[in-house]
Amino acid sequence: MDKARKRDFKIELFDQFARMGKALASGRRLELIELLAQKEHTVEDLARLSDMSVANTSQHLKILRSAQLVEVRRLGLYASYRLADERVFRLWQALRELGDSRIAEIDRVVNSFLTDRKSLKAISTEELKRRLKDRSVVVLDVRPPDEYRAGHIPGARSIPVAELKARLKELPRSREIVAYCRGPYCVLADEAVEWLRARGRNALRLEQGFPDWEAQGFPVEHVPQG
Amino acid sequence: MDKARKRDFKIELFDQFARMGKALASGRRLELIELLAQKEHTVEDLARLSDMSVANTSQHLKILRSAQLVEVRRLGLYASYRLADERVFRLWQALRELGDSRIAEIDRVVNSFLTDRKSLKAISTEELKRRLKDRSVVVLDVRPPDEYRAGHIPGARSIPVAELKARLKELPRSREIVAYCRGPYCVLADEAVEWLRARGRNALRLEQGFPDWEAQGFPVEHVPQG
DNA sequence: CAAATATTCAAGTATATAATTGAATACTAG
DNA sequence: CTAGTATTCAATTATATACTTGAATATTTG
Repeated sequence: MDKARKRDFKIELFDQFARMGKALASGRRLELIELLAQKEHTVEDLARLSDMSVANTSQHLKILRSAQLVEVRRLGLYASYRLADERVFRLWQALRELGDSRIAEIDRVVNSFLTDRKSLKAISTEELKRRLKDRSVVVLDVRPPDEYRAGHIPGARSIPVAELKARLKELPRSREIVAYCRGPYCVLADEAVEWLRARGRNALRLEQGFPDWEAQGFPVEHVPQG
Repeated sequence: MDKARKRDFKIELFDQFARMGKALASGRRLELIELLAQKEHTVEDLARLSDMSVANTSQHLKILRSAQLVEVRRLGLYASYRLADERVFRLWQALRELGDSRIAEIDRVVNSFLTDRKSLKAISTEELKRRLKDRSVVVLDVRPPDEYRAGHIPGARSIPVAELKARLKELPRSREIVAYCRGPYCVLADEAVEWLRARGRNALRLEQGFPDWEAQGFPVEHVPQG
């Protein structure tokens, strides 16, 4: 193979991989991946959850689809999107963890918005798995109920933050509460923990989210559809 | 935290991660990452190896640096770039492997340029590691000598493709030859294997490249500088 | 079949990016 | 200090992308 042909090959090949890179090159699309890591969603749902217009959401999904990162299937009137492969979440996880440890700006953004985060204790998925065995903790899933139904940590109770006030009595005073959410930057668990601690409960945060638990191969519980 | 503030947080946060995604959104930059996974290189070297102008190479490196994927240090007259973290290679590896298994276009490009690839036997890094023990194979590193010196599979011999003809006698007729290169799409190993097979040698290709071997935690040998 | 609704497409505007060229900067060696 | 060299910057052009708006398409339900 001559030099010019080698260069053409290289360019065509790396440009193909760059198509996937381009799909990761928008904050809006990364957010969609994070949402789809919880469960499959319709375009409408994704638009609502990501605060984007439906048309814009649809276009981002088209780009993710053309990069083969998500798949679509028709469910009646709706188009339902999901991650094409569990490795797509792992790719996002690798990006997230690299950024988390290396990009100072990320730390700055997190601390400027979640000012009390440093004072909230957090435990890892491994630690939680150990403590599930001796039943010393109550696990609290604060995501929307549909995401809980699609998969959650075994034994976790589903109480979205908005309902926490009304359903506080469901949580035993005697046990420590571990709240979790979509991922390490999901605000919902922070809010729940702060609120519970303000009421004298012993609450802490799971460092990562449900998809990280699942990707680690830890057991997952589902609510049968109905 | 009110809704508008939550949205601002989300947008700022995901946009930060997208900066890394943007760094992966160019075939030229992915190629630079692949080259830097072999060893650190100067801007000049990278420009030559990637067939780009020095100015253009420098600009791509600037983007990679601002995404914290590479680091630069001054070595006398030269600026020497290297991957900022071993996880950067793992990120590229995750992208590469996902694309390899999911994007049909990649298969098409590889097959249209490397028409005989399918007929060339290839073995995995694990398989090679096993076979190194019983000394049944000769390992051939066909990358440029500086990349070999910076790190190679233990016991491998360094013979760049261009020198293969002159140095054929260095390779024992009695043993199987496994040639490797920068990565699964590096053409050099294919060329060496084809050339050797045409001369009756029992040669095959290592499926992945040296950085994959290294990332797997397998032993690596270095040539002391001098 | 028609109305209703979810989704996608197409056009337009503003912004961002890639690569080229030539000038400016930073460092070394004499 | 000066000449020489590697690298980076700045300005430019061509191309690509994000988001909005309004129209078009596809599917279900009555």
